[in-house]
Amino acid sequence: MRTTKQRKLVLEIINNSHDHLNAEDIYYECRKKLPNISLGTVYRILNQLSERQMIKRLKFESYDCFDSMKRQHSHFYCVKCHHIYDIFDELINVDKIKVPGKINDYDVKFVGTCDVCLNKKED
Amino acid sequence: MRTTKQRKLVLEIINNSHDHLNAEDIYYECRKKLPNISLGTVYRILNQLSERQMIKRLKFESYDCFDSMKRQHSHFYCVKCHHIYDIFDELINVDKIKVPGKINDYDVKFVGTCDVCLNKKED
DNA sequence: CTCCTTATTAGTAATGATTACTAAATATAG
DNA sequence: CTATATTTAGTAATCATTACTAATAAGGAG
Repeated sequence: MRTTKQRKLVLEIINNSHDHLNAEDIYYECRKKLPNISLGTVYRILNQLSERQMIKRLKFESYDCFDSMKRQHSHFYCVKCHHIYDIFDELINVDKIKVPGKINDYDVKFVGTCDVCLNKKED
Repeated sequence: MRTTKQRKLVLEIINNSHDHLNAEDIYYECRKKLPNISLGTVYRILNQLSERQMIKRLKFESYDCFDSMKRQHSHFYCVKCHHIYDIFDELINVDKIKVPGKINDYDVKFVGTCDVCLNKKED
């Protein structure tokens, strides 16, 4: 895998973001520094980086989001406001899980209604 | 929500299946009994049922799969053969998890290479 | 440093899963 | 049984993602 300015930029954007960016978000961020980068390039880089486990692909809505690999965490998705909250509690001891194979990665996702939206409803 | 033969059939198919069927799979199953059912109807019913938490929507590949609600379980996805294994160990005590809201549902997904594919590789 | 090979890119077209739309059909409350 | 609102089949449209191609650029060998 060659070091290109496009790939470095995509990785940098993901590693420096605390949000859950999708391909389009990352594309627009990229264009601030590389105005000619193409969306296809962003998609290809995202695929390469997640295959090599340099970033994490998340499936929440109709599109995929991407997270840095910095720290394992879970997610709580609010069905009302569609916000994704990071949950940093250690939930699973992966070494103890018995699966019929070798685990590369795992993902814990909670779905529900966040406190902000619950409070709105009670008005 | 009215009781229609289409909706009853979709729910029945999901509840009686041990696989992880996608919309197209369910559509073809449906057509065995209702040859005129349309794919759009299947999609609409799948959305209604999962919104009402009568079935569970799973996001693994480029398309969504659907599971019955019968028994909470996790999944192990093999990146080589794309098979989805059910994991029935209790991994998480949901009551103890602190999230900023009310949890309706959760999902634990492991990704890696299954034993079958690991053994193939070693030949 | 220069050349050469091969990966990568920008731009665009194509794909595939899902949703939107509409007139006709059907469930169910009264 | 009748009226009304929901649901349906069939089709067109949408949206995220992938495929394709000629041009560009990374980086190893000389």
